[in-house]
Amino acid sequence: MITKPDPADRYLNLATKRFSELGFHGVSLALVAKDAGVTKQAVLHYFRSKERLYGEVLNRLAGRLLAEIDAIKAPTPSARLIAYFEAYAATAISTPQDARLVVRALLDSDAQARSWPIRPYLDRLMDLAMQTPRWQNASRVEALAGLYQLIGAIQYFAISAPTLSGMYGNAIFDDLESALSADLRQIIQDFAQAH
Amino acid sequence: MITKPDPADRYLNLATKRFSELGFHGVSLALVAKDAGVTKQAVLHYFRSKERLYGEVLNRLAGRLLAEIDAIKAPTPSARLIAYFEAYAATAISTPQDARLVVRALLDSDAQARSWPIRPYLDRLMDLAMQTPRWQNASRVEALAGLYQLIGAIQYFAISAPTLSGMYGNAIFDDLESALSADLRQIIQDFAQAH
DNA sequence: CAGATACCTTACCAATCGGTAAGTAACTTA
DNA sequence: TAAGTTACTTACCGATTGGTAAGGTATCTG
Repeated sequence: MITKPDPADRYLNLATKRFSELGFHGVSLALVAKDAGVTKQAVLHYFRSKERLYGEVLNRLAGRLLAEIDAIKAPTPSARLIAYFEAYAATAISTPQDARLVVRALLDSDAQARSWPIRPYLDRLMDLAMQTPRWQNASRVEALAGLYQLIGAIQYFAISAPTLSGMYGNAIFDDLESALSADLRQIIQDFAQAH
Repeated sequence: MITKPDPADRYLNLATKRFSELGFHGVSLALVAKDAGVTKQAVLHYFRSKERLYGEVLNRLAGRLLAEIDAIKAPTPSARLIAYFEAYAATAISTPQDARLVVRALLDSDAQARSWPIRPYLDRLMDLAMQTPRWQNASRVEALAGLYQLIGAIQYFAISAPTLSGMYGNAIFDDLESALSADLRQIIQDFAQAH
């Protein structure tokens, strides 16, 4: 049985794709509506303004980020961190939609005072890190600093992929991607395990 | 003697600030003009379109990035890389305008097919890296992968600063910044020196 | 002093922006 | 079958968008 597709959900997914590509200011309600094959009033019917639509996109993003952590099953916190980050790096690089959305939200954060939905995600990862032998005697701030290097390196490469492949060509880009992926695996190991 | 301030230059600086804050789509010609205390036609007089204005902003950015590398004087390529990246990390975190501009340009790169002006910068850094004992027997792609982790970690933290200080408060943010700066110094050392 | 150049303004334009109001067609439920 | 409810559409709005055209004024140059 095919579950009836919720129109609001469909618009939200299309809006997520567009906001990721073009940013808040680059997307118009008419564009999202055109993607959906409806008028913009159909979209406004569910989300009363563009701001609310974007807010809901970010809320869903926050939910996905948390869910991706919780989906990882591994015996120890270290193993969970390693498994999570390896999965995260792979998906961020191959399908950078969410990574782009996160970075765009970071860039636009001080423009409008939006309630920032990435905090639970960072806090969850910090909790996990604090349970590992490597970090349990360190401060949360030190763990966050370590986390941030890792996330930063992954996200930055993820959002750079189109530029890099355009600049250097697909062949070189593929080599770069595998070289960087190998490096990232090493950094992830270093982060999650005692040294 | 005070050199006569070039109006075009002044508009360009104001536009750079705004594009960094709000992105291409978030900035209107009227806003830049308002910042300068003129009408938008004054701005259009020098840059015939918003696209060209933004293009010139990116060109200047590319020039600054290169100039900052060349401004570093140190006896060896390793020392130059270390000195450059330490200076770069400090300025990117304290005054993230250019970092934000780079990241915004990366995000928007596939939307419009713009000639990408960061390539000379990356190539220059790669040339420098290849002259160090650490990388001289490695491939350029491997060096680029290493570079990209470093740049990514720095830039990502730089653009996150407002969000992080807003989320965790200034006191914790200051601790985070010093912890991360210390980590970055270590990563920079590891990148530029044999291990 | 005549003319050119630099620098900017007013006036205007079609297109698009986010958003309101009102109505319609189809389906669901009492 | 009457009354909602769902999921839209058409019509419209004032404001803003990037951009064109034409002109004005001050300064510099021959």
